[in-house]
Amino acid sequence: MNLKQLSEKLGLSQTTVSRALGGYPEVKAATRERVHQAALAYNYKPSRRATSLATGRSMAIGHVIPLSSNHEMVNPVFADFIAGASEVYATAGYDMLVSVVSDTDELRTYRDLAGKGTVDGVIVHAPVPQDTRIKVLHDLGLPFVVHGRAEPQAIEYSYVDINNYGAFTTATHMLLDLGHERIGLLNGTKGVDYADQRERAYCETLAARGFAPAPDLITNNEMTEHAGYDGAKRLLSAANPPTAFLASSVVIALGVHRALAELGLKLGRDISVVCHDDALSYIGNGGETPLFTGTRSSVRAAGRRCAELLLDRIASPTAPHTQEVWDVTLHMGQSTGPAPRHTAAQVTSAHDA
Amino acid sequence: MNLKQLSEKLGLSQTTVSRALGGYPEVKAATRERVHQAALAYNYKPSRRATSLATGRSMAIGHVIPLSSNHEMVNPVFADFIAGASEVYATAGYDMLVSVVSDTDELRTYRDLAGKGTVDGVIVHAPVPQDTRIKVLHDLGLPFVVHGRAEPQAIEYSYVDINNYGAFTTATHMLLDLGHERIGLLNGTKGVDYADQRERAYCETLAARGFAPAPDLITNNEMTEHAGYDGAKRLLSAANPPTAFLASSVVIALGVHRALAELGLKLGRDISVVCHDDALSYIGNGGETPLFTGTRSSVRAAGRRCAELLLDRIASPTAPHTQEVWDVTLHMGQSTGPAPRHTAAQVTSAHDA
DNA sequence: GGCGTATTTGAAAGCGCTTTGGCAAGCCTT
DNA sequence: AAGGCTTGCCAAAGCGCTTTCAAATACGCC
Repeated sequence: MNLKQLSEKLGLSQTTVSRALGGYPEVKAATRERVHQAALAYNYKPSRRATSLATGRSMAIGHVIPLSSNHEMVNPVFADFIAGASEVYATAGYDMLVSVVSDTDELRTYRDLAGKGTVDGVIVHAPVPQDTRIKVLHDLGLPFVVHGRAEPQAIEYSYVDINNYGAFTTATHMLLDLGHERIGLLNGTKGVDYADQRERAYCETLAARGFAPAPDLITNNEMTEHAGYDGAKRLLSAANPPTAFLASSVVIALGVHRALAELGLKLGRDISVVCHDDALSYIGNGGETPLFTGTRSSVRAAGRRCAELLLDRIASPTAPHTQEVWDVTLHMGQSTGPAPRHTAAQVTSAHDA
Repeated sequence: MNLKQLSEKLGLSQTTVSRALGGYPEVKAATRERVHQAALAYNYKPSRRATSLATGRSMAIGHVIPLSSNHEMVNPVFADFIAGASEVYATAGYDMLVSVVSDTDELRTYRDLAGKGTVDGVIVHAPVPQDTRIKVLHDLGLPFVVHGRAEPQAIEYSYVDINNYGAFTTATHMLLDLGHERIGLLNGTKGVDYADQRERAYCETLAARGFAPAPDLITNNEMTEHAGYDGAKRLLSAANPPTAFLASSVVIALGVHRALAELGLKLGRDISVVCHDDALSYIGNGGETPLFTGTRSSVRAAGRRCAELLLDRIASPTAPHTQEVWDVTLHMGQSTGPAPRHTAAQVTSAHDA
C-alpha cells in the first residue's frame, strides 16, 4: 500500500493524506482522524526511501567503529555506547547505521557517507590528538559529535568527554595517599586521546608529589583481559615491582586480578588496583561493594548524550557548539588498601619458598 | 554535484552517464573512461536516497539487537558478530542498520523496517524455541537469516548455528572422565535456544553416565562476570558443592575464577572449569595455552557467514534454504584437572581454619 | 447580499536516480 | 541498393513521497 493507493481509497488527494499523517495543521480534525484510521487499517507506512528523497534528509546517523588495524578487535565499549545512542535515535525516528572499518579506511568511509547522503550526521569515536577526521567532516559539511576530545583543533566542534586527566589525577593521589610509591600504569594504545590524558595525569601527579615516574612501569596495549594479565605479570616479576596498578579499564583490571591470583597475591592487600570503569553491562564491576575501586562513568549515558547533541546540531546547524566534560567520581571497592610494608616481590618469594 | 550536472559537464545524457558508472555494456569504452574520470574529478557519488528509490532496494541490512528487557544489557558478543557481518556488507556495498530494542518491541521493529522498506533483509539474533519472529518475518516477505536455531518451526528458514548440544555433551563427558561427579552448570537465560540445548546436553549426558542431574547445580542468568561470580560462590558454599563447572561463556568463567581466588581455591586443581568460548576479541581466552578449557567457535566468523547467506537470499529469494550447524572443538586450557580427592568444601574449610 | 478572511483541499512540480523504448549511425548481408 | 543487425546514445517515464501554489468552500461582518 502506498500513498497513492491510500488516498484513492479515501477519496482524498495525496497532499491531504500526507499532511494528515505528517501532523500538519491545515487538515480538518475529522479528516485527519479518518486518514489515521485508514492508515492503520491498511497498515500503510510511508516509504523511507521516498520520504528521504523528497525531504533531502535520510533520517539516519552513522557510527563508524574503528577496528584497530593491527589486531582487528572491536572494543566492547561500543556495544554499550551504541545501545545508549540507539535509544535516543529510536524515539526521534532516526535509524542508526554502523560501519566497522579498519582505521585506515575511516576517512574514506566518511567521505562516502557524506557523498552518497546516506546519513545526516555521524559520531566520531576514539579521537586522537589533531584528529584529521574533524577537519574532513567539517569540510564535508556533515554534522558530527565527537565522543572524546581531539585537541588542539582549529575547528570548533561539539563533544562529550569525561575528565580523564582529573580521574587519573584523583586515582594517582589516592594510591599515593595509601602509601604506594611504585605504581604501574596499564594503559590503552598510545596516541588515543584518553590514554594520553591519563598518562599525563599519572606522570604529573607523581612529579607533583616528588616521585619520578618510571617509564618501565607504564604499558600501552589494547585493553584486553590478556593485556592486563601480561602487563601485571611482567611488571610484578621485574626487579623492584609496583605495589599498585592503575588500569585503564575493568577488562584490564580483570587481567591483573588473574595475574595476582596466579602469583598468590591478594588484591587490595598485597597489590592495590584502581581502574577506570565504563560501567559496561556485561563485564560489570557490580555488586554492593564493587570489586575494583575505580573512577566510574557510564559509556551508555555518553552514547545517549552524544546522540542528543548530534540531533540538536542537525536540527539547528548554526547553533553554538556544545562541549561537555563529565567529571567522574571515584567509587571505593575492594581492590585498594594501604601499601604493604613488604614489597610484592618479597611476598612473592616468601610465597614461592 | 548530481547526475544532471555531471552529464551536462560531459555533454552526455543522464542515461549514458548512469550506465557508464553502473558498468552496463552499452557504453563505448572511451566514453566510459571519460565518465569515470569526470566522476572522480568532480567527486560525484550517486545519491543513495535516489538510487534506492529508483531501484526499490535500500542496500541495507537490519540487525535488531535485543536488549533483555529486565536488565537492559547488551551482550558483548554482538560487537564481534556485527564486526564480522560488517566486513561482508562493506565489500558488497551494503550498509548495516542496527537497532537496539527491548525484546518486547522487537516485532514492531521488524514490521516497521519491512513497512518502510528501510532494509532489504535482517539477521535474527538469540532465537527462542518456536520463535514468533520467524513467522512474522516470513509473512512480511522480508529475507532473513537466523543466528542460532528456533526449532520446531513450520517454516523453512536459513540459519547458522553451532552444535551446542554436541559441545556441552563433549564438555560434560570430559569432566566426568576426569572423575568429576558433581558438576555445576552456569548457564544463560532459560528459554533462549542455545541455553536450553546446553542444559539438555548436560542433563542427558549425566543421565547416560548414571548420574542424576541435581537441579540445584544449575543456574540461569544473564551471562555477566558478576553472575558467574555469584553463581560459583553460591554453589560452592552449599552443602555438597560441585568440583567442576560448565560455564556458558568466558565472561561467566572469569567470574567463577574470581570466586575461586577469593575462596582460596585453585582453578584446575581444586575446581575445574570448562566454558564455551565465543572467541571475543577483548575478553579473550588468549595465549598459547588458554586459561580456560573450552569449546571454541568464533562468533565473528558466524557474523560473516550469516551476512553472506543473507545477501545470497536477497539475490535469489527462491533458492533453497541453507542451514549450517558448526561443530565446535574442545581446546584444552589450564582450568581442568582430575577431580580432587577432597571436595572443594573440605578444602575451603581447611583454608578458612 | 457582498466582500474580506480563514479554513480546508488539490494539482502538480520536484527530489536524483534507473530503466524502458526509441532513434540514428555504422556495418554486414544478400 | 535495400534490408537487417549491432552499437552507442538519448528522451522521458517512473520510484513514492513532500511541498508550493492555487483554488474552493465556509464564515463573519457591515
